[in-house]
Amino acid sequence: MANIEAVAKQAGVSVASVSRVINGTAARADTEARVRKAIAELDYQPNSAARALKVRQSEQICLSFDDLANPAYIAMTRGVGRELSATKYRLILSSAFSSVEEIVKHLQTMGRGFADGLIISPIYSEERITKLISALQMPVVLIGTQPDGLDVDNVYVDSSAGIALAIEHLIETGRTKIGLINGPLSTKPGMRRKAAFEKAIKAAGFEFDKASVIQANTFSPEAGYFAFSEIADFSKFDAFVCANDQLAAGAMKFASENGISIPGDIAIVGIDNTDMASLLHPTLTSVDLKAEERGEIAAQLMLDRLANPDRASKQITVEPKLIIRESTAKK
Amino acid sequence: MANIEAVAKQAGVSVASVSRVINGTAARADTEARVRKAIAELDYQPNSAARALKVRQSEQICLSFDDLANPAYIAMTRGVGRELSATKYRLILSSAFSSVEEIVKHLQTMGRGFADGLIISPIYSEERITKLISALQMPVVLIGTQPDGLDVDNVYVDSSAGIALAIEHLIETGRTKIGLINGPLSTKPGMRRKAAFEKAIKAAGFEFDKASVIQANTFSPEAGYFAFSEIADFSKFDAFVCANDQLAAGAMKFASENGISIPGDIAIVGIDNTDMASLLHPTLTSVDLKAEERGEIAAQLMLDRLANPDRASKQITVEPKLIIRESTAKK
DNA sequence: ATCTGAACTGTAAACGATTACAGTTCAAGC
DNA sequence: GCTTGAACTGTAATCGTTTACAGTTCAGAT
Repeated sequence: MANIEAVAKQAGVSVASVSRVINGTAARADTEARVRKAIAELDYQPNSAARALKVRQSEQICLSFDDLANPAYIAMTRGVGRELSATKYRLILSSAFSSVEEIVKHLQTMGRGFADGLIISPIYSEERITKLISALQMPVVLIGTQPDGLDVDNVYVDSSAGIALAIEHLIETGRTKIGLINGPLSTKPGMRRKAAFEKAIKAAGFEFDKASVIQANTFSPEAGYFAFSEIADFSKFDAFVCANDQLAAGAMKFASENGISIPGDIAIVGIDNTDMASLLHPTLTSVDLKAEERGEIAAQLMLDRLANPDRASKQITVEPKLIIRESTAKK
Repeated sequence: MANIEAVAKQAGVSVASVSRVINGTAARADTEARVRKAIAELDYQPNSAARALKVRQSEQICLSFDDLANPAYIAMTRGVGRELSATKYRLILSSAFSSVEEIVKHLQTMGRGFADGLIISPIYSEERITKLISALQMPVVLIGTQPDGLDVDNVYVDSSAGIALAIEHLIETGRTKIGLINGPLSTKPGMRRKAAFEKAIKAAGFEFDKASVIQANTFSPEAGYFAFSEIADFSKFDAFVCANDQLAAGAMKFASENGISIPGDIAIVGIDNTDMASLLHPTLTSVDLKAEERGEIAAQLMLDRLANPDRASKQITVEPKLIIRESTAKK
């Protein structure tokens, strides 16, 4: 496979000239023509490893999250990918398939300089990960809450405010016995959603009952289905907030199979406003946490940081929005 | 940032010894200990660009497909990612956001040696892409049909057979007026599905009517919804095969909004058997084209090829499977 | 103590680009 | 035709590894 020297020889110029033509630096018209001709003749492609070594840039940005099965992260990936596709940067995906060990491993390899930056959206709040991030010798953009002691660019959505929106809406539409189908407490979103739920319930002047929180052990539809199937007495509830749309979809499936009417008996609110929300029957009211937009913003922050390494870190907040659909219609 | 020379100095050995310790080649116990200590003290991480340059391997595999919004490709990505996560290879995602130009651009950059292999699942059958693939100076695994004149590893699913399964099932359950909601004819899946549909209809002894094929202009739920909304007279049909689950979901949404009973009036079969199939109401009968499995196999083929560059190319075929659910229950 | 071959180690040459610096060319103005 | 400065070009050093090759160490056999 041809290298820059072969091209230089073929064109009768120096390697420096070839490099300059490739990189668009000044070159006389006939020099450029000869180089281009030689490149075409030899089917030359610059070696990116050599370039990366010399210029100390890989032109790769790594996106890391935990769950490739969760549509919210897919939307996020879409946002990042779209933003990056117009640039010279390539997107590396590092999805960790849910084990903290793997995440840590990925973060460690990260130090090896194969990426110019890391966009990370961790769901586990392990201290180890935080430490690794701060030890990372490259720009990091965090999608999620900034942990104590870390000062990096981040894009944040106040999911607590989103849950408050959901609960206010449920109360406005006449619901009084509201439950939460929560995701695993071992995850950050799981912990925050529970706390937010309790707070919002109290803020609305209701009494908070521990029994109203039902823990699912994953964020999947199956877990939502199972959670609903474990409810002994549905008369204790007239509405549920679900920690994401997938849990909501599973719960709705159980309801439809068991003659529980939605929204007649129970109103349901999902979180994430994923594509499926408008396809379910009834269509699902959901809190849009703007995953795709957060991905876009994260990519922009990263590009900006890369162009301007010394600027102060930025925190950008995205507002959640409640999208009202059929699943919360008045009884 | 520390390099191998700094480590060598700190440990009082040569750079060769450091390299050997890192790469697990023979080293005396005390040499190894000193090197490991120095690495820890200096927080040294080998530079992957330099390594890639020297060993002519990037340890990256690129996955390229057209549509990051299509759950089938996400499933495929999951398959590839899972298979790769246990190896030294990283996954680069090159989703082209639907323009042929971008795909070509991506394929061209591909030549630059930043990836050791390319797994590609193109939906456009442009000759240009075929040419580029064959010009590519790296292993390629194709997920899809092998075009004429190309001889690469590929994993193939006979979607025509899948459509035949769907139509046989519909006929068995008493449907006689079957239509197709097809995806864009500019795509390979769109073309093949139309042809397969016609063939299967004729094979079943029915007459093929051009008007029974309704073209959607994307593979999205919106397009499925729109396609159904354009049907003037639903009495001409008692079943539809949809070119993917998303189109089916959109069609079902229209049906539910307009008092068309599924499966009472119309039976629906989707394709891809994505996660949503069992969450829709009614649950959606769908032809499983095993996207995740194809992704896994593609990754295995790639790893195998990388380990064994000179072996003959392999074609692996995956069998489609019809998953029967409520949307095709007998009237 | 010496020999021998195995096991280890160090030196230095790559890999393929970029770029500082010095040298060359060239057009314009006299 | 000469001068001058701008515009271009070439030489060679450099990025951080790996690895062939030659040299050294070492344990065991004599």
